[in-house]
Amino acid sequence: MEMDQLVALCKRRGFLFQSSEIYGGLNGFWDYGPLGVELKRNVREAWWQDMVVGHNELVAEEGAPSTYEMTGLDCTIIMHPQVWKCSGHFDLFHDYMVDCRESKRRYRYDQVNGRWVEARGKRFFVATTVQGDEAVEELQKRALKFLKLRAKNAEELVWDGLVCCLTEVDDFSQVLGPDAKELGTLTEPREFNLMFKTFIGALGGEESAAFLRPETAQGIFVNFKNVVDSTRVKIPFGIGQIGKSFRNEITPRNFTFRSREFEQMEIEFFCHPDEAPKWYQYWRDRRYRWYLELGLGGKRLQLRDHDADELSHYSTGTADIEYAFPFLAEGEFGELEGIAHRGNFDLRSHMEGKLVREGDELVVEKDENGKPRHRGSGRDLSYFNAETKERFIPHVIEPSSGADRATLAFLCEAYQEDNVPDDKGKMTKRTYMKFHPRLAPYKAAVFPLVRKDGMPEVAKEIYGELKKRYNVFYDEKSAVGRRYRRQDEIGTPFCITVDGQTLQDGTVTIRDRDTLEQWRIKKEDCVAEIEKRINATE
RNA sequence: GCGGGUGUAGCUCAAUGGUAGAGCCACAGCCUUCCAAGCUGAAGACGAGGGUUCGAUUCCCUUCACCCGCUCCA
Repeated sequence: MEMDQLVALCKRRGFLFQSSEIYGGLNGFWDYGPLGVELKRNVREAWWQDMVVGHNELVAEEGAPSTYEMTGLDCTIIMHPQVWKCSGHFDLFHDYMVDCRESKRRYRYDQVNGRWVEARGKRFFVATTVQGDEAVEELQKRALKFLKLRAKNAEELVWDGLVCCLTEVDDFSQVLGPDAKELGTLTEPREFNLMFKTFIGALGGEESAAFLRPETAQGIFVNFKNVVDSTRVKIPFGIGQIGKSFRNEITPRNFTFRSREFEQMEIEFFCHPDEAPKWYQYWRDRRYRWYLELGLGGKRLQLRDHDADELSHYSTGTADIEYAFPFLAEGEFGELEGIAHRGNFDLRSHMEGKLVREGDELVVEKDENGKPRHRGSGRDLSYFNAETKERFIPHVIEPSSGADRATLAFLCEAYQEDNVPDDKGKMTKRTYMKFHPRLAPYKAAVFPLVRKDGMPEVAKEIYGELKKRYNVFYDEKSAVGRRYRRQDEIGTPFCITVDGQTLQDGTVTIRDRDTLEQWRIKKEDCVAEIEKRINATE
């Protein structure tokens, strides 16, 4: 499937529109149309049902180390600015970038390394993006090439100091950029703040600056004590939250995959430090299974453990659930969800202040005066187990999922084409969306075969009964074949048709979207039949 | 942010320095007894702003959006 076919279908049928389209659109923002809003709501509700309210804390789930409790939370998008200072987002999301005027490339200021060198009467800083041991070799190669020297002249190079970061260099006029042939082509570092900034109150001074949350997780951490104190939950337990987050991405791309405003479905799962590895395994497998159960099967879905060098400074284990989106190159996958073992980093950060790694330890980052760079709340966020009399800071497993990415993956996976015969027996192309019935915007459509002989009246009656419980669609316009096709294209799994026989024996036909099979049921059994089919596991 | 490409109706495509034509879809009506049938009718577009010109959808500039590559991706 080509991506633009799906994009066209999404627009044509009302799944997704570009934000502010009549004004030319806005890069990185998307609106869900009448069908899209139902699809995304169903994704969200399936998650909330399966992870939070539907979880039975009295029974140990398959693969789980023990029973556990789940609860929900809905936090604000704007939070105290200190939250983002302690979480690390404030510093981390202040990326400084330098551009090269010659090569037109852009580099992260803190990821360019280099070394001062002197030879043939010139002194300059040769830079590279190559990291680690290979950097020394690369720098020598680049310095020789710049001076038009051969490898055998390497001893002419007089190195001054060790390999260091470009951030240590004040004047760029004698810097040889990583891809440049001349000195001084790099621009001054410029700030790219990935958090959306706003101001609280009518006066817009720097004092009142605040940020739109770049993730929902922090709302859970800062409410950890509130939840423990108000709900009698005992560790192990998880807190789920669904909500919008905002990141000022430099390059939004690929339909809704990288948007600047997006929705997350996150769980922060709190457990005893000794149990954390087992819970990490559990959540990793549990979350992968969730996508499989909703139809993201086969070779396009994968569970991938991060390599050691991919891990964040606070994580001892992270796995991504990834989907082979059609806009990616062959063999590439895009992230749907990350499951991270975060240790006690988050709760400690909000107790003690922003942490940095020092060897194997996480310690409070200090400023030039030896004071904490960003002070924590000072609140005690430890947990006391009354049974074992043990006090500890819980460890956290975080399954963090993108609602829009999941919705997009379900859309991609659902898109199908096949050939079916028309009324004259000629084969014609059919496009249909093979959504799992739980996710389909409409669960069923109800038709009278023709608009006469009392068929519409019976069909409307059935529609009314179904409508009490499900989003269903009524249609009596044009030929029935066309109505079936229209429902196929928006992924309605079942079509119920009232025909001549209905008027005699009270049965209706029910048609399956995927197989085109039809069978008859009693008209009063429609609700039960749809109920059964939605919840059937394939 | 850089380089390249694209922008005409919901979709696919046309024509033109003198203000746009069709097919499909969707809409209304007729007809229709199970997989996009037929007939009739009505509706619908030059991404935005500026310039040149008597006149711009067409030429020029700017801008916005989308696609591809680079860069980035907590």
